[in-house]
Amino acid sequence: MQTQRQRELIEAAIHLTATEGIQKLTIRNVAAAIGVSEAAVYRHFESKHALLQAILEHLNTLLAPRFMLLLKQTDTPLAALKIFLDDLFSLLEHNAAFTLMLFAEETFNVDAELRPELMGLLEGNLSHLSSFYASIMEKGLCRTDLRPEQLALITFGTIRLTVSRWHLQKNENSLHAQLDALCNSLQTLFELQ
Amino acid sequence: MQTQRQRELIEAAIHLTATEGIQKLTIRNVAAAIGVSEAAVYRHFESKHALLQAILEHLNTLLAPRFMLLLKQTDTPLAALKIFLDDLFSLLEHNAAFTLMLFAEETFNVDAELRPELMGLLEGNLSHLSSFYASIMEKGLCRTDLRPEQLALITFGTIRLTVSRWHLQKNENSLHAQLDALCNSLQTLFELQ
DNA sequence: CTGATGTAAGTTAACGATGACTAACGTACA
DNA sequence: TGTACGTTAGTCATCGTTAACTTACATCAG
Repeated sequence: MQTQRQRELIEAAIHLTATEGIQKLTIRNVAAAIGVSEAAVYRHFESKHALLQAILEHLNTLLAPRFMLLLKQTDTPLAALKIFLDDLFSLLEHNAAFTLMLFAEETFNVDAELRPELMGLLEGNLSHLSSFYASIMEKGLCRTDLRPEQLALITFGTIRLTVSRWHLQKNENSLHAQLDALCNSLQTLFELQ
Repeated sequence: MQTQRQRELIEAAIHLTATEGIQKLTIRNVAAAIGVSEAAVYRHFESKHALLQAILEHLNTLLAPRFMLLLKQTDTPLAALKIFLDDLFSLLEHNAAFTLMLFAEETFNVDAELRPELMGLLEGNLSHLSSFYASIMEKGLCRTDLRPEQLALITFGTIRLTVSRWHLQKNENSLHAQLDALCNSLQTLFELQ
C-alpha cells in the first residue's frame, strides 16, 4: 500500500521526467520538487530503483483503464477506436505525464534491472489492443486476413511514432490534427474488404 | 573532413551506445575503448556535444544509402520493400550499431541542443519512405486511397515497434521470424484493392 | 492527567564515484 | 623547431547514498 508521501514523490518524479527528460530524474530534483531534502526521500523509498519501480507501477494504473474503456464499447467498436485515440491524444496534449505511459520502455531503459517490468508494460498494452481487434473480428467488423496481434502492432507502432514526432517538433502542430489522419488510415486499412 | 582517429572514436562511441545504452556513452568509456586517455579525446573533438553531432552525421550516412536502394528498384517495387526490410533486419541482427540508426531521436534525446539534427534524421527517413510509396502509387502497384506520408508513418512506426520489442526481449526470438509476418501484413494492407 | 518511550519523518553534512573538461608537460617527426 | 598527439593529474559539479541528529506525535504505565 502506498502512503500519501510516496504518491506525491511518484507524481513529482513523473512530471519531472515527462517535462525535462530522464536525465533530470534525480533524487535531488524530486526532493526539491516537493520541497524536502534529499535524505527525506529515502524515508519513503529505499533506493532510486525502488522509486523507478513505483513509477512504472503507477504508469500502468494510468493506462490500463483506458484500454478497458476500449474493450467495453461493444455496440460500435470501430468508432470506439476513434474515441479511445481521441481520449488518449487529449491526455497526451494536456498532461506531459501521460506521454511517459506510451514510452516507458524507451525512457526507463536506463536501469537494466527494470527490464521485466518494462516488458510487462509493453506486452500488456499490445495484448489489450490484440483483444480489441480479436473481438471485432468475431463480430465481423474488421478484416480477418491478418492476425489481431499484427493489427495491434501496427496500431501501437503508428501511434507511438506519431507522438514521438510531435514531441520532436516541440508540439508545433496540434496532436489532434494528426489524429484524424491516423484514425482514417487505420479504419480504411482494417475495414472489411 | 574527418581524420582516421575521429572515425575510430565515432565508431567506438556508436558501438558503446548500441550495446550498453546511452548512459554508458561517456568520454572515459570511449577513450578506453580505443585505448587512449580521456584527455586525448579532446584533441579530436572539442566537446562531447561535438562528438554526439558527429555520431548523428555518421548514422545518417549509414542509413541513407539503404533507402536509396529501396528507391532505385523499379521493376518489382513491392518485392523491393521485402528486400529492403530483409537487408535492414539482417544488419540490425548482426551489428548492434545499426539499431541506433532507427532510434537516434529516442537515444540522443539526452542533449537538448541536438534536437534539430534529430528531427532532420527522422524526417529524412520518413520522406524516403514517402517517396517510395508515392512512386509505386504512380505505377498503380499500391492502393491510392491513403496518402504516401501515412503509409510511410505506418511502415516506419511498425518497424520500430517490432525492433524495440525484439530488443526488450533480449533478442530471444530471431528478428527475421517477425519480419515475414511484418512484410506480409504491410503488403496485404497496401496492395491494390 | 502526567510523563516516559518508541517511531515516523524531517534535517544537515558529509561520503565515494563518476561526469565533462583542462592545464602542464612529454615526445616523435616533418 | 614547431606541430600533432599523447600523457598525468588535477578541477569542479553532480550523482546516489548514508550517518547523526532533531522534532512531532501516538501510545501507554503509573
